[in-house]
Amino acid sequence: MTSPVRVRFCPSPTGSPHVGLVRTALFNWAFARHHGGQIVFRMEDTDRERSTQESYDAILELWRWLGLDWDEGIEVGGPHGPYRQSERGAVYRDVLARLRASSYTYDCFCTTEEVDARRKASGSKMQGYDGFCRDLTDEQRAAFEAEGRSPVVRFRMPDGSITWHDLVRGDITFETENVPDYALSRANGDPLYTLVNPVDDALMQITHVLRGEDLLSSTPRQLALFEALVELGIAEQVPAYGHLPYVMGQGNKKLSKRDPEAHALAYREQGFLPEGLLNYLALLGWSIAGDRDVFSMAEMVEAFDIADVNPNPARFDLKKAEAINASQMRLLPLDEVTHRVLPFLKEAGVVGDPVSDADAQLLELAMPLVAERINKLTEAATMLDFLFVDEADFARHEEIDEAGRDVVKAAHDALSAVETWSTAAIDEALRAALIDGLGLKPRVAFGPVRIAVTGRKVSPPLFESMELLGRDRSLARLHDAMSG
RNA sequence: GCCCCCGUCGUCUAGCGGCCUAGGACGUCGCCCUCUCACGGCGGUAACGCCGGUUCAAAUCCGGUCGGGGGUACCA
Repeated sequence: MTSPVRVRFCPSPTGSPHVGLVRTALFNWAFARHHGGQIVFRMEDTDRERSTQESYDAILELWRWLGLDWDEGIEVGGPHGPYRQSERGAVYRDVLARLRASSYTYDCFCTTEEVDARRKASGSKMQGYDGFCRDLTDEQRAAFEAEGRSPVVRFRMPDGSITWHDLVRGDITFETENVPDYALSRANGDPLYTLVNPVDDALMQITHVLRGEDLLSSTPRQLALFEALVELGIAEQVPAYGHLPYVMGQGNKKLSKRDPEAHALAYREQGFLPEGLLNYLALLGWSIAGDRDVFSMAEMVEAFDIADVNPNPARFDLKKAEAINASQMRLLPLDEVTHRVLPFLKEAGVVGDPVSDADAQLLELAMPLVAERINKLTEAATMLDFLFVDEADFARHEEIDEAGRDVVKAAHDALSAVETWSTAAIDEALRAALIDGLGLKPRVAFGPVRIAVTGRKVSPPLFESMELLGRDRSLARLHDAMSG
């Protein structure tokens, strides 16, 4: 009988949330949901210097936007709280005391400088702690204490080797002689990540730890600690580990927080859909099938198998992310696209907030023209502003040359005679006057007209746009453009 | 230095011994559609790092090598 799956999100609220963090969360989420398991959300804010409320809030906002829900933890509570490590000091002190009373750890009085000096003197190639304080006598301890030194609590790595079956990489073995004893707490008593992360996983009964590749080499330490926690009755079981590949930026470097592409919330601002971002991120290390890369999260949950995750580092490709986002956009019903576009139109000042009834109606008519041709929600604003702008504020963003002005005049004259202002009638009148009458190529004919009416070279379909704009405004803009 | 991870088109990947003269997607190039853009359609480009071994048969298994990455903290 296997125990129910329990995974965790455990971000540190330092800085703007990174797409790699989101990818890790997504895989945890998909894994848990696939297995009908639970997700615990805990905030690892032990680093007082770097943790900020802004970052904390940004992470929660991001998770909600993406729809990565959780069952226990931050904001929802649960039986293993509190879920902010900054509020769990008593828990760590207690565990540390029990560890310290056992032989799994020892007090270490060395300073970093002393360890370095010894290594230099001995010519040793080992980089970590040298085990100097492993077997201190009571007298030696007393002597150090008499000097006013306070110890860090150091974990005593066992002899032999440590092997685990990594969920994404298979069996991995470390000889513990290559894994130096490590500190669990600072000399001032503050617990370190090396302690709090495994301890919380233990107390929160996490069964599967899916995390970044950067933590792979600390796994032997955590496994050894976990064995001790199990022995001491603090942990029930040792979780399974899986190490997810890096998300890289340009070149061969990990996508760093300094890269603009790294900031997950920036994608929302750019007009990405959560469906699009998630779908793209899922592709970084996983695929649903050999001939398919657009899918819903429900489909991902259904198909996700951690063993299928590719261990190779993946480069973040903005172009492909946008293409996937565009595909997801096309999957949405029109009124949903409208709904999602609206905040961006308000933000850009294209429509008011709240939207007037007239604008809402116009938008409903205009959206069919733009929904199919935008890849990101932000693009709707530049495509639609000509329709909503006050006439006095209408501006042409492109030049119309001399020849173009003649075309515009011909268009104006032809359109003035149109009886019913409809797309078909406009189409007919313009073609008769410009293509047949002036013998122009369509491209040459409609380009200047488009600029006159919409202000841009790129716009929704011209005739439909003019119908929506209305006869008076269309003719007025054409007239205005005739004189340059 | 030592330890660990990784190695298929430019990029993300499919492939888990024969279906591979290696498939899809993004990108890119050409063409078609076309009032712009976008969509859509068609076609092209382009990869198993290298060397050995196992096998009737290897992108797939093993070893080595080269290359890339990470770790080696009283950071997380």
